[in-house]
Amino acid sequence: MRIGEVADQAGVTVDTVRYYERRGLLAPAERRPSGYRVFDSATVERLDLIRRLQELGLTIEEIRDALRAHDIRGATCDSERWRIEAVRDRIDTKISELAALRGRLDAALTACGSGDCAFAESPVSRRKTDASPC
Amino acid sequence: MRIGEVADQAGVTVDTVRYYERRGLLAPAERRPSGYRVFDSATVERLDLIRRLQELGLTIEEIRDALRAHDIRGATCDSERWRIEAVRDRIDTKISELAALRGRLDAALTACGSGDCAFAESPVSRRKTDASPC
DNA sequence: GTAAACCCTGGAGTACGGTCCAGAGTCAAG
DNA sequence: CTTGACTCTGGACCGTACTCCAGGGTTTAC
Repeated sequence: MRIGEVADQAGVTVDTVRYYERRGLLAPAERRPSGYRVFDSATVERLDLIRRLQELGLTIEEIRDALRAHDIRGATCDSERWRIEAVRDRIDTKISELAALRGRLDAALTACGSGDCAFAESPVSRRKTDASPC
Repeated sequence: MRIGEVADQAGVTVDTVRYYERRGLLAPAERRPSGYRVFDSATVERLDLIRRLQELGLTIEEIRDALRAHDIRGATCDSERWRIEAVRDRIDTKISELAALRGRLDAALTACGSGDCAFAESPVSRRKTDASPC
């Protein structure tokens, strides 16, 4: 298979396949004498696996590390579980941050209703500057 | 005031002040004959306002637009409320996405416990390829 | 044999909000 | 008058995951 076919079957672009190779997610492909890369169907499955790990929120680098562990076969479910847990913790942190931001936005909207607009100058100076649109 | 002082008082770097000027959050500063920018204390307040709008999750571009509305004085609390609501909707969308991702991660961890590891090849091929670490 | 479709490389560009740099000029204190 | 701290500009750089490009060479079908 050439790069276009493997990309089509995996539902990615040829640029993405080359990018993954550069980033170490795919081993350097074999080449024809012309320089064309040659792939087999295992690469399609590997691209599928990459996609699934991406959908779990792993970064390219994390996927690369996970795939390396996968390739060298020391990996078991227990030994790799922490990778998923690390992503989960990161997501939890991000959700907490966004929830806090969400709370601030609600507070701002409430304040807006009571004339204490977010677009006003700072509370202390507002009285004297009179620069607020509210 | 020169740029260093205004930056210090607002708690940002001089680079940031120049960046905001370039992006249109601050009007082009007046200059001394030497080319040095000259600011007054209103700029410190404006930088404070920018910081508060950033803490509400507005992008630089949104802040620029909000400040323009603020500057030309057509702006009222009611007329600007939608800007905050737009940010809130964006945050809500992002939270939903992350919550869905969180669900997938939990499912992956559960599956991991029952031998259906995320690092396995695709379900269909897993049986024959035997490439899973699990 | 020729045209279309494919592939190669290296490098630049995208969005975001700055940060950092070189090389030059300016200002204030002693 | 010198020294050190400050400022100016234009442009490169950070991380992320690609995407796109020019300017070549290759393969395949007809």
